[in-house]
Amino acid sequence: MKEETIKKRPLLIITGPTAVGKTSLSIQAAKIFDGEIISADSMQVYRGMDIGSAKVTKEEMEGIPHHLIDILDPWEEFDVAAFQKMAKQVIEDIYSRGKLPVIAGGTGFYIQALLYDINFQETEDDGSIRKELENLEREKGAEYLHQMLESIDPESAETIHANNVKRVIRAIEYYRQTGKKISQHNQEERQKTSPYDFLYYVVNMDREKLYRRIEARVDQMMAHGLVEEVRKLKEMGCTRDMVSMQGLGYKEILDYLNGVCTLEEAVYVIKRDTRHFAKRQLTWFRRERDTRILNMEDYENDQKKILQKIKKDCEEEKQWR
RNA sequence: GCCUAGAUAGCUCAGUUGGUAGAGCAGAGGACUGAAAAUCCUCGUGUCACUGGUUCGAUUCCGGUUCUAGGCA
Repeated sequence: MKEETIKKRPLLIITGPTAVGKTSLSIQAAKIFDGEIISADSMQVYRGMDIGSAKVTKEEMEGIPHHLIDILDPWEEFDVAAFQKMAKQVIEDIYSRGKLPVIAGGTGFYIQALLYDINFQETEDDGSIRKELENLEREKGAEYLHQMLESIDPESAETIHANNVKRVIRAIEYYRQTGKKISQHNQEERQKTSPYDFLYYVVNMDREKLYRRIEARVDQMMAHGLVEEVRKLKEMGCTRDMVSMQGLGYKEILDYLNGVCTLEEAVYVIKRDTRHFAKRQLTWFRRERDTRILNMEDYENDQKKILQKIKKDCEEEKQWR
């Protein structure tokens, strides 16, 4: 019997730390490859959060279809599993149109979930377990929760630091919901190979330069009316505990509007925490398998040269067209 | 010009009853598999302003110099 080698389907990924210039690059790439963009961004999914999330504008899109942007209201919850589900549907649509899906965005976890088709089994999650564990933590402390984890899943307890309450809670929650250890689940998922024939690019640039760009961009956001944007969201009932309001630029301005700090302090914190965020993104992408790092300096800081490189890789290694 | 208080890590400061020093922030590295723009972990040698003196030994005490801030003229 002949082995039908399942032809994996093409996928182009363009990512990198915040403010490197992913947006524009991905649009140009989509034009070259006749693609459509799927945003892998945990904040741009929210309507009304435009300035602070540096959302692409209609003009910037240059006619390239963008997906998973402006699909939720800020009070709605969103997470990796939801992203993955939606993104998979969109990908199917794009293939059916004979086009190339281009994943663009800085949420590494989302990209990973999609790329390796990580299994998030459906659970009817009413959040009650989480709430219960959160209360328990408040009453008895992080160490207590960690002990609980130790007793059901020692491997996880070993890897997850007791102070990382969110992770500890998720590990316990997972065990309660599925009866399986999350450490084992992770182990299994890590073995997976991607169902896609992909090219995974991470754009990077000199750290100092990146930081300066971040700072300049925050100043620009302020000039473009970030405070007004957040004020509107606040009037609509958005509060700090919402997932959307944990976005950079939102929580800080909300603090300012609530009199917790001065505007100057808020701006300082946004810049600082955005730098920290960019650093964390880089750590993530460095660790990911099969990535191709593109340093802007190696391409004379020229977007066109980067595009040529991507095109060349594609022609030499892939038969996508 | 005089008086007072300072001068210690990139920044803000603590400290050493005289045995060459430590926090926060910044910065760097790492983790991450249903909150991920979230959450968490690790990493601190610097002529203790300069210069004399006392002392076995001074960043620490005393004198002088320079600079900074405040006050008085």
